[in-house]
Amino acid sequence: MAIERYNAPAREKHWQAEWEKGDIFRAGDPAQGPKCYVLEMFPYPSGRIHMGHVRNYTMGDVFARYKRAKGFNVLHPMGWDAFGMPAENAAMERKTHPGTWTYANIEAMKAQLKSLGFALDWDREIATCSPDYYRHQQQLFLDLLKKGLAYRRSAKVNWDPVDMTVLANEQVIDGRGWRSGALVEQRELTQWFFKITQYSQELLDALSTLDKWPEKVRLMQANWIGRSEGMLVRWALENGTAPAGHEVVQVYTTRPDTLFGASFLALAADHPLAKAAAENNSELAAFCEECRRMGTSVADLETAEKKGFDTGIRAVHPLDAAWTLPIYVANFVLMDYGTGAIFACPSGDQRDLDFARKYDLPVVPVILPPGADAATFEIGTEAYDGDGTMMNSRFLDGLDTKTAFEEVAKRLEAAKLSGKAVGERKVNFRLRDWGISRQRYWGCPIPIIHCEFCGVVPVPAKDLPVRLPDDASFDKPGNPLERHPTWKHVDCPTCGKPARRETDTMDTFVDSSWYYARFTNPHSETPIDKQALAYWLPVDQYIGGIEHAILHLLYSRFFFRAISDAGHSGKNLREPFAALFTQGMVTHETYFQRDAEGKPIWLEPDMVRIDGEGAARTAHVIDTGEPAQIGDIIKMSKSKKNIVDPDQIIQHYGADCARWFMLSDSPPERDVQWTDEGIAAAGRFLQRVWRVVDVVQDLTGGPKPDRMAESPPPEAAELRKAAHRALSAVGQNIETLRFNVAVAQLYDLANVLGGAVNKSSEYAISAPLDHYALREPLREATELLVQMIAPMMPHLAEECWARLGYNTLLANQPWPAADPALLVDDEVTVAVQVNGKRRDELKIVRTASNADVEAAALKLESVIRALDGRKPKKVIVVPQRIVNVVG
RNA sequence: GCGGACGUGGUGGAACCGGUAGACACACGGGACUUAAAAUCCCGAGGCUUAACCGCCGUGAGGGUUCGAGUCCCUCCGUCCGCACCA
Repeated sequence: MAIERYNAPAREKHWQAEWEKGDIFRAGDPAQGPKCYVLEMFPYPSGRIHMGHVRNYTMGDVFARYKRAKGFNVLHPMGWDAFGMPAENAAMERKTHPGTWTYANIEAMKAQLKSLGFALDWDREIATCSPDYYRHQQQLFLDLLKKGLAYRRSAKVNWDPVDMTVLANEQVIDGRGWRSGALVEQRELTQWFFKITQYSQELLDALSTLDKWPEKVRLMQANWIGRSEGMLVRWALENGTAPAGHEVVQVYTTRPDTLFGASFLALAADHPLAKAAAENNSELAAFCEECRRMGTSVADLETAEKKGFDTGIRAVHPLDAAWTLPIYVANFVLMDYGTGAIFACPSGDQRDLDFARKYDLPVVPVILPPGADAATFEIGTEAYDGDGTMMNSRFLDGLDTKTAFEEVAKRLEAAKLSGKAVGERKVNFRLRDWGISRQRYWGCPIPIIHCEFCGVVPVPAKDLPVRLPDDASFDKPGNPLERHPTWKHVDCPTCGKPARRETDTMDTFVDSSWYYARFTNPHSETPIDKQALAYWLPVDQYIGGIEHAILHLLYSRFFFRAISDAGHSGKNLREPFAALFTQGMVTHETYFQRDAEGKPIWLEPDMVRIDGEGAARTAHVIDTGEPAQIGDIIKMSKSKKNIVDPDQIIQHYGADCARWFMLSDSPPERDVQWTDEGIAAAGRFLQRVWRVVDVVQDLTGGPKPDRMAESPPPEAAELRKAAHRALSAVGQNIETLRFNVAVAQLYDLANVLGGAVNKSSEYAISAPLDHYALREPLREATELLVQMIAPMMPHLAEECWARLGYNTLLANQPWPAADPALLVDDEVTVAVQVNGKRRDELKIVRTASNADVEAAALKLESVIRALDGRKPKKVIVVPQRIVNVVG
């Protein structure tokens, strides 16, 4: 009988409609048993999904479908990270409203996601740009404000004078705005901040509890938080050298043990003492100005030469009143870290050393590295910042670094300078408060009113949400909210006098810092439904890209704590994501030609024909026949044109095929390379499963035979074992997100099954009784295979399930249980080594004693030959694994 | 510069806790079916040597621990990623 090819695109629509009809992916009520919250990082609605989305959401979907089959009440929601710059850019370019553009994109992408057959609870869909969402965010902001976790202060920002907007650091390229190309300025603006630093220690400490997070992410966060233990040291300024009113300068140091190696102090250009000194010194003022301008370009910073300017002020050494040191303003000292002032020990710090050499300042070695000779040790061009033995340090000489630290700390804590201790121990963090103000339209309005008389007034809860005006104009750069004719004018809620609205909107990372909590009940009238949250949180498996390792994930960890402390959680829970998985990217080979100037012109994969293999591969442009170059295999990106459109793949091969390929071959945390061969192989497998199911149905669907074989053929037992082993292994591998291994095991089972099907067809003619004896195992293995592929290729699995005669949805079937009796063999194969080298293998009953195994091994001809007449000295037997004869 | 990860056939990768390296897939070669092709099915395959068996070599390089190392330790090389004047 001729079998029709499985028509994936047509049947997939059918099954999607069936699932929808049954509403089967709606998350159950909290009463319904053990829960499992599966979440993938929600997408920005750019307009079309890309292969990265397909991979990310397929992984989550497999996990969610599997957990559902295992009996969990699964929450698997989807939403849209819908605020942000691209919508405003689109508005500028296409003269559409950001909202119109965004919602059209959402509709298009939603249709794409549906065409992939994801088991999502669409009833919980969230778009962060919807007033239904952002009004709650405004409420949360006000609650944080009340708690003192949100505040306003003046801060330096990257300002693009052409676009008239603040730029994030990553939007400043070589000191210029990424869009306008204008030289970016540092501007002092009053900005809103969240007090993430209040949680520095907790965020750091709690990392150790996140044992289901990748070590890499935890390490990156720990480095980002950047805890250091040191001292604040107060230095007296020498009389007559300092500007009036300045008597002390405070520095932060992690190495008070090196105080006797100090040769100068250095201030940031923005340090108050530097500013004061610059008032009467125009050269110094000019130098400070130069330092300020430098701040923006990352590339400049890397290569910038260490520069300084002597203020003429001198500081008194805290351990020797007779010793004074010069104070410089230096371009490498940051106002944002520590106190904006340092003492420099050139022998122990490379920057200080470079600086000292340039300005001819003393370099005194104070730490002798282990093994070095004190008589000859000197500092050349490299500072020594390791531990060792103190030298040239008076009362510290001979102590080790740590003891010296303690000794100095003790003395400085006891010493007094104008009534206060000279030194105090201080833990410092690199993490800074989170600036959330953005001078943009398409974001969540900050619900604040500025009143000339009452100051900063929160918008009363009853007036929320503060809605974005629909009639803003996007024809000019700058903040549309700021120049809107009426929106910002509002009466003060306290005194009723004319006042103005805050025109800044929130950073979009605020939106994504709590969406996972909102998903637990997105229809709640309060920002968070405490009961729903208590049941569903934490997220049991969170999946997303490594690029969010710090920002999004750290902000979320902070924000969840902050809103919990503001009374929104009601559950003793600090971490929102119990398990995190970071998936790799989808890559593709690139192709290009060079233009007259040698710049690459990228070519779409479809435009190129590849011939040959290995190093001899060549590429040609199909239309013109011109030769082209084969470039690197890199992340799919529009600019390199190495993209493959999921829609086209779905139309051609079907969603299941795309899903299967995205799970195959590469470990999920690593990059996967898209190849035409790979997707074709997935397509072949899909058809093969369909054919096998079809044949098995024909072979086994008929009436029961009246006679069976007395002893079934060997294929029967082998097939049963293979099926149950796969069942056990595939379940575990899905559980641990090792999808590529699960896929390989399913291929394996399909191979065994295919062999058995062929045998059965043969027996049907030559040995009918054997044919009948294979019927039950064939059917069992086939059904198990179909059930196991269901999380990965859910449409095909439904189709097969129906073909096998069932009229129920496979998506509603429980995950089958493996028969433990079939997971162990009666007979095992044991490798036989002689002197650690494999020489043979031995089939023996599983329960054989070590002595039996040893005896059997020593009888093997291969062993006797390898021993070459020597007597075995020792025999090591690892039961059921290996026997090693040492001789 | 600092921190981290990784290095296995022609390719992607597998190998539980130190116990048969190369599962599975791609690419390749051979065969069956076909007038032919596609599709499908079967078979082969790490390298060297061999007619074949045998044998030798083999997880980036070198050394070590062990009866036994892809796996553990040390040194080096290479690739990738993160952070980067953090005092």
